[in-house]
Amino acid sequence: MTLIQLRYLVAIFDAGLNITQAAEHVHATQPGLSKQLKQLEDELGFQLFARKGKSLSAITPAGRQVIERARIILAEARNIRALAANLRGDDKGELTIATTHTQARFVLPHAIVALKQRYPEVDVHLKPLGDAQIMGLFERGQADLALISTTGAAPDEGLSVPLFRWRRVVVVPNGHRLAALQHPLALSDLANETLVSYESSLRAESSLRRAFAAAGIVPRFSCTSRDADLIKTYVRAGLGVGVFADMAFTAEDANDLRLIGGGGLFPECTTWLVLRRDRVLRGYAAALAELIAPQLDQRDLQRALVGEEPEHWPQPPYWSELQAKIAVKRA
Amino acid sequence: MTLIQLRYLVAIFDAGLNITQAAEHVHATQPGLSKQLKQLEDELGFQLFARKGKSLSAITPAGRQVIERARIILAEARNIRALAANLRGDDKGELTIATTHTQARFVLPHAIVALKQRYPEVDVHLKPLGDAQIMGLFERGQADLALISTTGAAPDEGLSVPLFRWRRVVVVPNGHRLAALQHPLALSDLANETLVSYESSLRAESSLRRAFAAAGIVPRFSCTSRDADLIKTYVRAGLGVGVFADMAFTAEDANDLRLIGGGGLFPECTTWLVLRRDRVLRGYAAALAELIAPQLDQRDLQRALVGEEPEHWPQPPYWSELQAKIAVKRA
DNA sequence: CGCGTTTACGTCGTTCGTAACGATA
DNA sequence: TATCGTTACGAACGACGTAAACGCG
Repeated sequence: MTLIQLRYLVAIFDAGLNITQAAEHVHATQPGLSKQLKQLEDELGFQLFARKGKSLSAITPAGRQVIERARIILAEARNIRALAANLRGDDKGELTIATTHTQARFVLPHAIVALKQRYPEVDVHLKPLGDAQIMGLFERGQADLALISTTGAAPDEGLSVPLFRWRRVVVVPNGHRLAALQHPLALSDLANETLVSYESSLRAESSLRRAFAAAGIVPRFSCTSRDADLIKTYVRAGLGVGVFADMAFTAEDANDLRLIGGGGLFPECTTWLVLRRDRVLRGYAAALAELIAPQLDQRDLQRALVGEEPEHWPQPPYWSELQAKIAVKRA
Repeated sequence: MTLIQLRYLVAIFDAGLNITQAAEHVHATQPGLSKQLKQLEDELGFQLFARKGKSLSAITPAGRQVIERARIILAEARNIRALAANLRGDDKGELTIATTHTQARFVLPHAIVALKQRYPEVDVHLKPLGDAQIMGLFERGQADLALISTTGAAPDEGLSVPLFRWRRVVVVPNGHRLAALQHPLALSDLANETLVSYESSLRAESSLRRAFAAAGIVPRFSCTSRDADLIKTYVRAGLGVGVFADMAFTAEDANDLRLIGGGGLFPECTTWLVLRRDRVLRGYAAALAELIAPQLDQRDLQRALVGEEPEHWPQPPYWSELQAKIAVKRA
């Protein structure tokens, strides 16, 4: 049994039992994989895959167990290499981030630009997804880190670090009758409006719905999306009152959209950086965290990952405060 | 990086940085290890060990981290091999059991004899230790399974399976004045006696001490030991009243020792089989569990380990019941 | 006949053990 | 001088890629 054999094994499995395709993934030849697989099976003394004629038709139950273990082994081998790369200051690598559209579009850009400036050799892969899918991807180990927002407690998978807090804004097109409201906006003002908001607001447990429910209102959504840009577009098109993250309301939006409230209407949200405890954090990944939320210290992050730190994080600042600081820094 | 390199690395570390000694452990030559270590360091790009002249003087912090990961990798590699050995019905291997003296001396013998009969090629290593050391050894991965007793809940490390329940007995030499007691033994009868019992009874949290404390008695121990045989010896020598596990009171002991009580005086104990969730259980290990406690099913054990089972175990029988069943079976 | 796997074979790199050398206490 | 680690070298092994054969739809 060698690391190479295990690597080939999972490659074959992940390629859907197509050895030729797997060979491309691992930059090797097809007969090479074929032979190594056979050798591994010979050594273990049983079939990892069921054969139908010459081609692989299915994985055996035992094979599945071996692959599970092999994944752990390969992950730890990667960890050792990552450890080494960090130590020798190797600034080359990849960074896969699972997050929501809003974070990817309005929070991450400046941080990633700064990251690429400092680490030109790092390739960043963004995976904008729905909330549930983010953690799914993350748990399957297909992302190095996740950025996710909650109203209350931290996500229960992995190590969660609070980055910043934010609030929802309520937005209408210029000229909308709510734009001329004389008193501060209340939830009751929205009782008869149709709303345009995030897809996640449709879920009964969403904090938005619960806030409305507490006020005795059942909100109507004329249009929902994961994409804050789309939400703004449909607000402009007159489909209703927009409710979305304050990060997504830009200076340009102020030209034709009117921010009519948000402050205390809905519970505040926290955006968390979620890391896998079983994965070594590359230096540039820690740097990204610091670029997003400068109150964090890379070394605290690394220490928390190995469990040396009490893992207690201070209440994070509001996004607007971070935004201001970053603007100052840039000037 | 290869599995061999990682194996050599931890071997060197475990041999106290003595490469020659490590080479013997892994059945290889010293120059071989030396070279592989160098190659690994070259590939990773940093020193795993600090050198003083030519010899290794200390492990670097980075080296320590690598070794941690390497241990995981090697453990999983072993798991894969164990999986394979189980599947192909390979009945050769080792079994290291961390347990108390009482279990090793009075509970395990018949089970291990039966095991060796069924699996002659399995080498059993018993590690009789104190309670705290048992779990220490187990957590360090130096034992395949632990047998440990508690009065209440299961140990919190690993997967615990209740094997049987037992009670303490109170024993005096023939002719002792307590042997002639007219009424059933009460704790108060022991108030002015010196006791001979387990070392663990000295701890303030021990269930024995707490039972005495509840009766307003502070017990005096004239002699303590982990070894029930020693306890009996000193009871015979007249050092005091013996209190120990009923498993340790044999038919032969009844010749010169008098069992004067125990039934309800002290809380009952449960003996647990503790398994590591991250370790594949060899077939013969599961068989041993079944030999000790026939109410268990090997397959339930295996399933519980992979987390498929609700992991709820029935209240185990008393040791005396098991003992009786086994006697019947043997006849 | 295309697709995918296996078998055959030659090359190259690597591991391993033996033996000699070097450093240290 | 004894102990321990490194270097040198030759033999054996193993991995890899190319090319050809085989099975299946």
